[in-house]
Amino acid sequence: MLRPMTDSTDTSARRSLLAKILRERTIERQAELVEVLRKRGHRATQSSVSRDLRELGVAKLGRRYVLTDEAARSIGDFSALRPFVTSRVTAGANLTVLKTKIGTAQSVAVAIDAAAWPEVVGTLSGDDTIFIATRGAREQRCLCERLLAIFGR
Amino acid sequence: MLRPMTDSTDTSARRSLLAKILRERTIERQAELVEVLRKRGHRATQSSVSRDLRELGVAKLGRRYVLTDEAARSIGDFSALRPFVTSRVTAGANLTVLKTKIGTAQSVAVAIDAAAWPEVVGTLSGDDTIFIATRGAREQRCLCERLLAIFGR
DNA sequence: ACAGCGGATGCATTTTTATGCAGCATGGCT
DNA sequence: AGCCATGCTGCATAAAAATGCATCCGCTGT
Repeated sequence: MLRPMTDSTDTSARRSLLAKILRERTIERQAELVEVLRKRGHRATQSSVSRDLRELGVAKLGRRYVLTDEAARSIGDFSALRPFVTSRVTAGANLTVLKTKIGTAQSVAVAIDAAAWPEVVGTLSGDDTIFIATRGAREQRCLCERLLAIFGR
Repeated sequence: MLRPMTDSTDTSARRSLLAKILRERTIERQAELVEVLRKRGHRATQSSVSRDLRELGVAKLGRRYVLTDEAARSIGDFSALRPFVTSRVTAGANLTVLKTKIGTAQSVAVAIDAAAWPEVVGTLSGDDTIFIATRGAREQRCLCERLLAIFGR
């Protein structure tokens, strides 16, 4: 029980996404988050969001919600995301594709972006797929090593 | 920032006190602050406290209110310098003079410069005197309110 | 001296948040 | 399998925070 195995799949994904949203735009109330989450395929109520924010270490400063250092850190935490990634494939020397469980791609991508690895040029994610661009073979190798170490795939 | 022009004396004092309280103990709701303030001789309602907190840059993290780095800095740093300032006098609408204990003027001036208050055009300090230039009466008033709140003079 | 401004407040209320309370699903144990 | 403990939810509701409005005050400019 090293991990909250229960329904954590959706929970973790939602929280990661929540963090990302907070970095991207100004949010002034939990109801907004519920709305945004819904648009990105997550179903949640204000109740859950309220709990998530506390769990994430998000603070409300003035009118807006802001990520704290702790929260930012949790984004870069791959441990919770590990079970989401189901496979990794390379397509040429510039593209690496990660397959994830439905609806979790965004969350994983967020963490990868946050990590800001030098070999990664950019990422693009859908519902269950993440494209990771690298400059060349050398970089791709570097990336794959990391991914393997982190996700075991 | 703090442009209490009116009876700001009390306002600023209250806000400073508010910050102090937040540094000293854990506060979970505005009603508590109202209570504590009252005990220390300040009369205020939850409405005012709500506004004060926003103004001060205080955030609510989880259940408790916490001072932002900025908030803590703006008030904390001066506390140590407070005993150095012995008096304040204005000379026209553009010049405010602070008298300090011998040899401490520089220190105080540095702090004032660092604060980078918008109403301050510039400062010049000697051994026991600090000249603070302001653009006009309004700015000077703003400045004096700050000084009064911080140094009690 | 008077009219006008802008900041600051309190009050009454509206908005937002936080939570007590089941209800479920999952994992571990006996 | 039968049970219990744990974690996560939504709902309904309590609790807390934000705000519209009317008012006051002190300062400015005429």
